[in-house]
Order: sequence, then structure tokens, then C-alpha cells
Amino acid sequence: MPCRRSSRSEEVLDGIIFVVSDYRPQELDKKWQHKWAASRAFEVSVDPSRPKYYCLEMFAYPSGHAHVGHVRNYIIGDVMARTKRMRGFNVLHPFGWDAFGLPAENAAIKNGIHPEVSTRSNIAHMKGQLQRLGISYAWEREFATCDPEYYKWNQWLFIRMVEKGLAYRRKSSVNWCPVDNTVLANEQVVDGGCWRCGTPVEMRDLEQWCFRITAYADELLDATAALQGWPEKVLTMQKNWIGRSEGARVKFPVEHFPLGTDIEVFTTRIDTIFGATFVLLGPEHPLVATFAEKSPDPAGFRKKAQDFRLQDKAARLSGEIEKQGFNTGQWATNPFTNEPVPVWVANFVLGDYGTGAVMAVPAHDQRDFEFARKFSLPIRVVITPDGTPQSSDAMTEAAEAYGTLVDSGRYSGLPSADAQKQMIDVAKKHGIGEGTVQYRLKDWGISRQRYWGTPIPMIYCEKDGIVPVPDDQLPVELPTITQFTGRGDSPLAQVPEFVNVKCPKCGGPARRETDTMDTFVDSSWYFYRFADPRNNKMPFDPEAVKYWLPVDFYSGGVEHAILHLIYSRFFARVFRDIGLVDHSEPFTQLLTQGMVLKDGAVMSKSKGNVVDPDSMLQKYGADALRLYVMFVAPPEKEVEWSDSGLEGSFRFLARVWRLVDHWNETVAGEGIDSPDGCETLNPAERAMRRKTHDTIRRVTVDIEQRQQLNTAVSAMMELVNDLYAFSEQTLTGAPGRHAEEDVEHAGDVERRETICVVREALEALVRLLAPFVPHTAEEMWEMLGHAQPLAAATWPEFSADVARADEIVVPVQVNGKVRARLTVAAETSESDLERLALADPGVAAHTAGKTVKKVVVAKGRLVSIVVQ
RNA sequence: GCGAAAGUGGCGGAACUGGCAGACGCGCCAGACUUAGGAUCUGGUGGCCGUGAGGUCAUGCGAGUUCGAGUCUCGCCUUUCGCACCA
Repeated sequence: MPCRRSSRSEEVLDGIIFVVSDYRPQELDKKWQHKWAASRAFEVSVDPSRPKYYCLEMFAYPSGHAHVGHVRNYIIGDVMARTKRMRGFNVLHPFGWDAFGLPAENAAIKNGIHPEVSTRSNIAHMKGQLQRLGISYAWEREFATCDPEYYKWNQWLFIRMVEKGLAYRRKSSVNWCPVDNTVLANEQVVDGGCWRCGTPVEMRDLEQWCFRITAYADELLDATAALQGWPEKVLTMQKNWIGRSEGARVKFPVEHFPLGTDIEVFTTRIDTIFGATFVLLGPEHPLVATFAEKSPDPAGFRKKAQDFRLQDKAARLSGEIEKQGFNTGQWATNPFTNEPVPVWVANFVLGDYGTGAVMAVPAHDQRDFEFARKFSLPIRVVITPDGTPQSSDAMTEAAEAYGTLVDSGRYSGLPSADAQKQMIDVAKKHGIGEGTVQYRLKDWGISRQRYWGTPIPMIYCEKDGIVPVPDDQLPVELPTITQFTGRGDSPLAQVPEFVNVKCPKCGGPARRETDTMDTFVDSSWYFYRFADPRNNKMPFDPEAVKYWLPVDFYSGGVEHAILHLIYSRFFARVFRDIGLVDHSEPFTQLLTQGMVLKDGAVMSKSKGNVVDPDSMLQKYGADALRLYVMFVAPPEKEVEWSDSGLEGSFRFLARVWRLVDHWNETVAGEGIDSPDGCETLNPAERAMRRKTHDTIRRVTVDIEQRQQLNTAVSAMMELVNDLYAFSEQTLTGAPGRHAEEDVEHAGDVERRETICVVREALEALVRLLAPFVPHTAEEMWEMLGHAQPLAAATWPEFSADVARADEIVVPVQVNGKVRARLTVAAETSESDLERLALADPGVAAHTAGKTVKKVVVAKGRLVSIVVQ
């Protein structure tokens, strides 16, 4: 039964006395949340007879408390999910927890609480928060990545990747965060610092496991063209991250060294090679050590190179580094000019890009130019706009543009592009180089020297080498550790019963891998698991994934534009290539929601500016919060939190409530049906109906096509305003003014047509509101006499016929200024409009005594008259 | 430095394909109802001139295209974001 009361009451909330009519959202929240749970309203199963819709918000790291910034994303997703459900789709809307990670482990080091314990309790609390917001999740599919039933499949997949050569072990120079005591992937280094704590990263040489994401570099890049549902901004970031560049590798032989001692360089501008007057090595280049030995002061040489290495990433935090370098004393031969060129070591040459060495063309590369001027190295112009040779003396900066070659032997006179092709051919023919493609993207190092993650399922045997854990022994479970020391080595290495194991091949003594996986592995495929979360034979049933995937609507923060989203696209391809899925792109549409600011800053615990959703819920109920967050701005935009805005949303809901309360008994009466059955409607009734249908159209388009949820809300507000005005015109007076009498008088409305029109409007309104304010809408739906819950109702039908206006107002401009407004039949022809406009007295006043030069008529919109 | 996006009332924002700028909300002002109003309902609310009808200016600044520009083009300013020695 509806919890409806007819009298007002006073109540004290937060020390303030409110007089409320009837709207008690806190009661409604509980009532409907229980009903939805009891009826399993949002649980779904595969049903090929219905179109599916997979609506997903990025799952959460269980930090303990969700603030309104987090919650905004879940509400956006919920509006989409609830709308699509009412539109007839079989909607999968799951949620889970990205539960492994450093914060829990760091907390354990600090306060001794085991990560498992704190994580589980954080999850419980945050789940409660989301449930109190009424987000329509299929909770039965929930899982956490720290469940062995989940991470088992990380391990299973890892072994498949080892088998396919997509996971491999290598010693390499890695980014090391001295505070978090672990390795970071390149994607996790932001401005030279750790993405989590900002500490400048150090370089260390470590053995670690890598995923061969570069095998998919071209595909990941090319496929961005097909991702039409993604924001351009995110695609651009991914393209830049992959950083494909076409060029050539060319060998510069080192003089006075054995044949085959070459410095190989990568260049995108082989056309400038005749201007290559020196060669630069990065400090990490292998020949640096060799050259040091040949130098008069090997120790000093090595120290200078080492200094360059150390300064590298950290120094970038504080702006640009000055270009430094020193001469190795060695010479190499430019293979095109056959001239000797000096070899230098430079701090700005990256060791891990290309070949770690470059040919320097100071006339045509700004960095080389600055370097050459600083160290008085020769500058030779080999490209000019018109092919006329030039001196470098007057140059103040490098000329990087393409042009025509000069002073380049037999290539002189060729345009850059042609020269590049010919030079690459010649280089290849002589075995001194070849055309290649270089990427900025590097393989993804996933080993982490931490506890709270997925154990890497590998065993090291002296006899058999590196052996994967057999599938039937998965999962390799995390041992329970009681002491968290924070020492710099892998915590798992300190657990002998974990480390010591028999080799699966020979049965002899062996050691387990003690590193765990980067938690981005967990989040790279969780959306597949949701399709079949309890499968204990496979990561998921391919048939279930075939039905539900790809994700139709995915929303989350832009901060994942590269990391999570590129890894997920990579994993989709890995699953594809091991035959488990038949698509390549996991997310059809991506929405990057804007953050919620408080006092101009991103909410964070440390800044102390978090707005806690629970206190808002207590005061205004879930729906007011939901509505406010959707109304305040379009989803992508950053917004500033406003308490008074939230209060406005609460007032709106109370206003709708009073409206329904005012009319419900009348419209639920006998013989009240669709106005389609009514003989004739008077003009006011017709206008009211038109508004109803126009609102249906606007809200539907705003949600489904434009995803502009704020204007959908304002359209509904307009409808409510019109319904108030319409109620005023009926005999009853406005709702809310004399609540008692109005209810009595509502039955006095004489025209059955009026009641039919109101009924149609209210039923449409309540259903349009449902995705935004589901609890309030459910209750009002019940008040309107419906036994079936709104969660199972269908979306209101839009009728173009009803929405069509029969009369329109057409403004008339004279020399660009509006001078009159014509009220005419909607289908008035252009010639009639012109005639009516010229005849209008307001227009005539401005055309009198002048010549009409031109009349432009935009049918149904405007008439523009030019006079002189 | 390079690249992208955005600049609209006191505030958040709207304006869909170039066609009445400021929808909707917040705030503010007034009226009604009231012992009371911080509830509710109604009306008003960009600037300037005018008692008024009305006029006039106005979408960061400056030009341009057009009958008509917040919207398109060019230049500049500001802000935000991304990339930043990637050869």
C-alpha cells in the first residue's frame, strides 16, 4: 500500500524544523530497496530472444568510503541501465571490486591489520553505500579480484600467454618507486614520478615478467579509427601513447674498431643524412662502456655517463634539462658521405627508445642545433625550401621543415619524400640500413615486489628451468602473512612454505616465483568475468560472453584513458587469439565523467573536502542526491558541489510529490483512460498533451542519443511547471496551496477530458523520472494505482501527432532586428508567410518609405526582410 | 614549446542542422496564504535609456563571411587538460 498521508507534519532534521507535506524519502528508499532485492529485480540471465545491453561503470578500488565524486559515475550508469531496461533491453549491470593493491598493504605495514581483513570490511561498507543510493546492480554477480576464484584465472591466462610467447621474462632497466618499494610500468610513471605517490622514480635493473603488448601496437593504433563511441580526446591520448613513427635504421661503422662494430641509429629524417655531422649515444648505450675503456680516463668517462643516467627521469620534474654531452674521442663513418664524424654522449638521448643512439643533424633538428652551437660542432644545411644551397652561419634555429635536398650528392634536387624512399632502398641494398617502424609503446612489465596481488604461477627448477604451475594446481593461493615489514624485497620470499615447492616436471626441489602481478592485470578483463562470474572450469563461458559482450556503455574517469583502457583492449585481443572471444574491442561506447569538485579542488580525504553521500542521504534521501548530480551539468563536465543545488532538487521532488498527491485519487477513477478516446479536447488540454509528448521525446533523446542528462531533467521540470499551471486553470486550484480542500475538490473537475490528460501526463512523468529518482517514482507509480512495480514498467510512448503544434509563432526581422511575431498555422507556406509579414503593422512601420531589397523565409521558423 | 577543448547573467548551465540568446535550476526581489515563514503558491529578475509602449547594447577581445553568427573562418587573450627532449 502507498504510504500516503493527507496532512502535513512538522519534523526536525539537522536541528531545523521543516514542514513537510508527505514526502519522506528516507522511508521510500528503504521500502523500495527491500522490494527490489526481494524480487531480484535486477538479476538477469542470457536470453537470446531479447536485445541485450551491457552497462558498466568502472569497478571500484575499496578504499573504504565512496564520496559523491565516485558516486556520480554510478548514478550516470544507473540512469542508462534503468532507461534501457524500461526500453525493453535485457540489461546486464554488474558491480565488483578492484580489491588488490598497495594502499591496503601499506596500511597493514602501518597498523598491522591484514589487507584481507581491511579490504573485506571496506567492501562491505561501500556496498552498503551503493545500495542505499538504489543503484540497480545485479549484486549476485559481484566479486572481488582478491577472491582466489577470480585470480585463479589471472594465473590461468598468464600461463596461456607464456605458452603463446605473449608473456616472457627479461632483465631490464625498470622504473622503481623507492616509497612504494616496487616496479612501475611506463604507463604508471607520471611526470617522472610514481603515479600513486608522486615520488621521483629511480632506474633499476631487474628480472621481471613482461606482457608483449607491442605485438599488438599497430592493431591497437589502427583500430582506434573504428572506436566511434569513444571521446576523441581519449583516442588521441592512446595514439600518442603508442607513438608510431616511420623511419629508418642506419649503421654508422666505428673507425679503428673491428669490422661490424657499428652504431645503429634510428631516424625519421634519412633525407637529412648528408647533414649528419656527428653521432650521439645515450648514456645507456652498450658502446659507452667500450669507449670508456679506450679513453685516457675510463673512470671519469663512466662517471659522466652514469650522472646522465641518474639525472634523467627525476630531473624532468623540474622543467627542462640543459643539454649536456662529452666527446668519446671516437669517430664513426657517415655511410652516405663516407666522412668521419665524431661520436659524443648526450644526456638527452633516450636509452630505451629506438636504438639508443641518433645521428645528429644540427641544421634540421632543434636539439642537435643547440648541441652543435654549444660545443662548436659543424652545421651543414642539406634541405632548403627551393633547392638553393645555404650557409648555416646566419641560422638561429634549426630548419625542420621538409623541402628540397642540397649538397647531398646525387640526391640533391630531390624533394624530401622522394629522397627518403630512394635512400632507404640504397641503404638496404648496401646492407647499411632499412626502413622500420618505431613505437613509443613498450612491453608491459607486470612483476611487483609486493604481497597484496595475484601470485605469478611460475616455478624455478635448477634442472628444468622456468616451469609453469600445472593448471590443475591453480590457483596458487596467497599465503597468510602476519607480519608486514615494508622491507624492500618481495614479502612472499619470506614465507618458506610458499617458496619451497617440488618441480612439477622432475619432482626435485624448486622455488616459486615470489613477485605478484600488477593489479592492472586484474582490471583488464573483469568485465568478461561478469558475464559468467561463478564459472569454475574456465575464466568464463564463451557463449555467455558472446551474448553479453562487448560492453555497450562504459563510464569512468579520464584518468584511465591510457592505463586501464589500453590494457583492456590488449587483453580483448589476447582472449580473441586464444579463441575465447570473437570480438576485438571490449567497449563500444565510452563516457568519461567529470570530477566533482569542492571549493575548487578534487575531493580527497587528505584535503578534508569530501562530501559524504550518507549524510546527504539522511537529510534529503537518495533521489534528491541522484537528481541533483544529474541535473547540475552534463556528465563529462567537471562540477562544483553545491548544497543549495541539492536542496533545490529536493524541493522539486517534493513538488512533484504534491502534484501526484493532489491528483492521484481523481485520475485513478473509473473510466479514466488515454485521451486518445476523448471526443474533443479544449485548447488548454491540447496544449497540455502536446507538452507531455514533447517531454517524452526530449527526455528520450537526451538520455539515449545525446547523453545530456541535465537537459533531460530540465525538460521534466518544465512539464511539472506546466502541470501546476494547468491544475490552476481547472476548478481545483494549484496543488499544495490548500492541500486539504484541493483533494476534496479535485473530484469536482467537470471535464473527463481534463482528467484523462492529467492522467496521461502524470503517468508519463513518473516513468520518465524513474531512471533518475527510482524510489520516489516507484511510490508515485503505486499511488497512481499500479500494482506492478515501475521497475517492470515500459517507457512511455511518444506520439508525433500529439506533439505536433497546430499554431506556431514566427518572428519577423527587419534588417536583422525582430520587429514582429506572427501567430500562424504550423504549415503556412513560404509565400503566405512573406505576405503576412509585410502586411504586419509592426513590420510596416519599419519598412515605410524604404525599398524592400530582399525577403528570406525559413519555413516554420523566421522571416527576414532587408530594406534600404 | 607542441596538441586539444572551453570562455554565455550574481552562480550552475541551456540554445539540437547558422534563425526570437539566457530554457531549467540556484540566488535575489515582490505579492498571496499565515500568529509566524527559513514551508508552500503566484509573479518578477542580463546591462543601459524610458512613467509607459518601446528603444538600445550584450555570448573573452578584434576582424571577416552571411539577409541573419554564441554557433562558421582568420588573428589575439585567458583558463583547463593532455604530451613534453620519442630523433
